[in-house]
Amino acid sequence: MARAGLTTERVTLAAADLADEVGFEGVAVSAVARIFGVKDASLYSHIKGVQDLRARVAVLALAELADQVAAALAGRAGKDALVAFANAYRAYAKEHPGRYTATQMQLEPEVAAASAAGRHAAMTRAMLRGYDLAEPDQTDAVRLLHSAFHGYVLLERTGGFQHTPRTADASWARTLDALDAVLNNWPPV
Amino acid sequence: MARAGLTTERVTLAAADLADEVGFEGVAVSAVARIFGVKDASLYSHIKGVQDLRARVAVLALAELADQVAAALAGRAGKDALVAFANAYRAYAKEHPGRYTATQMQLEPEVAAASAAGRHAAMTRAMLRGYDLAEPDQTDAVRLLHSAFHGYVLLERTGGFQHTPRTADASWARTLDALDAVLNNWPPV
DNA sequence: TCGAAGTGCCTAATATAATTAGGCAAAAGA
DNA sequence: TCTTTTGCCTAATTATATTAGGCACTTCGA
Repeated sequence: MARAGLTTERVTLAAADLADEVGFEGVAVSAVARIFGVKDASLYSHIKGVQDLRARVAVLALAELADQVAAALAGRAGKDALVAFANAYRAYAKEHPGRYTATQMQLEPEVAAASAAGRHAAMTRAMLRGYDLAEPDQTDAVRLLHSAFHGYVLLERTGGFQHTPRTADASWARTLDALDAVLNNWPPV
Repeated sequence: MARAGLTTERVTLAAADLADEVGFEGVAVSAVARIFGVKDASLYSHIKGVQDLRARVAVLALAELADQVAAALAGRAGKDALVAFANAYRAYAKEHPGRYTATQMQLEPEVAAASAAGRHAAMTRAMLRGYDLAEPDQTDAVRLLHSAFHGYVLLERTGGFQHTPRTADASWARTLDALDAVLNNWPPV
């Protein structure tokens, strides 16, 4: 029999693609094994189990997302950077729904620390350099931005914005205007 | 044999409590059956299946959340109302992690329409009356607020805020200050 | 080039979960 | 009391996760 050529990376990648196709809940050991034309048990030499497989997809997605955002951010500053960051973030979530869902996983502390999660915060801070914010306001602003982006993307997906004629794109643009405005005019304590 | 006295409501409530205890993924027909000391198959007279059970938990949670927020909002206006709304929202998410997760479910259109999801938007609009926003800015503001609250609560839960000494509570308070500021100073087109 | 070691995928077995079909007994109504 | 309905059960099927142990292919040293 020809070997399937399984690797932890290849398995993870297949799982990530599967997640984007059928949703993150659909990421099962058996489903991935089916893709490779291999028995379920064969995957256990490469991954510890479903939880491990899913966590790997999460780590992959976090890294990809950080890459996309970093690329979009290159050479921009101020509102330009804010918009680029936000659009790259939202675009990734739309193109890779399953992967994006994976990023919501509760990762083990060590795994999370080793992941690209830290890069997000660093990039957001870099982006904020165009605004005049000292600590701890900067940290608070990072959290507000991240929350707004994350929340928007999720609500848009679950259809929370469908009961009004206003398009999600239009509100998104204005939301970025609003966030830019607060960053330029951060309330004093 | 004494009957367990199963009811769709009782089953849903048990599932909701279970969700808060072990997480929404842990809501299984078998687990709920175990709670009632009943066979799995017995639950199928009351619910259509796991998906149906989970959707019911989602609808319950949406209603409870709307109630909590409505109560907190009563008699308040302006920033006072904003803070009350936000705190009630976040408190519910913290006290009922499983139920809150359930609210993220993709509900069938008809179910979603019949649920309390609409009440949220209505309440948010009511809260915004203290600010001077015309359409479509009002809709955009509702979306920003909802996104920020939802995103904040989720990121806080997955531990996204743990890499900095700044507490989640402190940033939350400042985030509300910032949101109040934008609402008072919504950027012109 | 041959043989030892390691690796890759398989078979087999077990446990948990979801779901359907059909049955018996308890509760409710005439 | 008799009948109907309803509630929970048994039994069977299917899918998934996971572990243990085996055989064959690959690779690498001698």
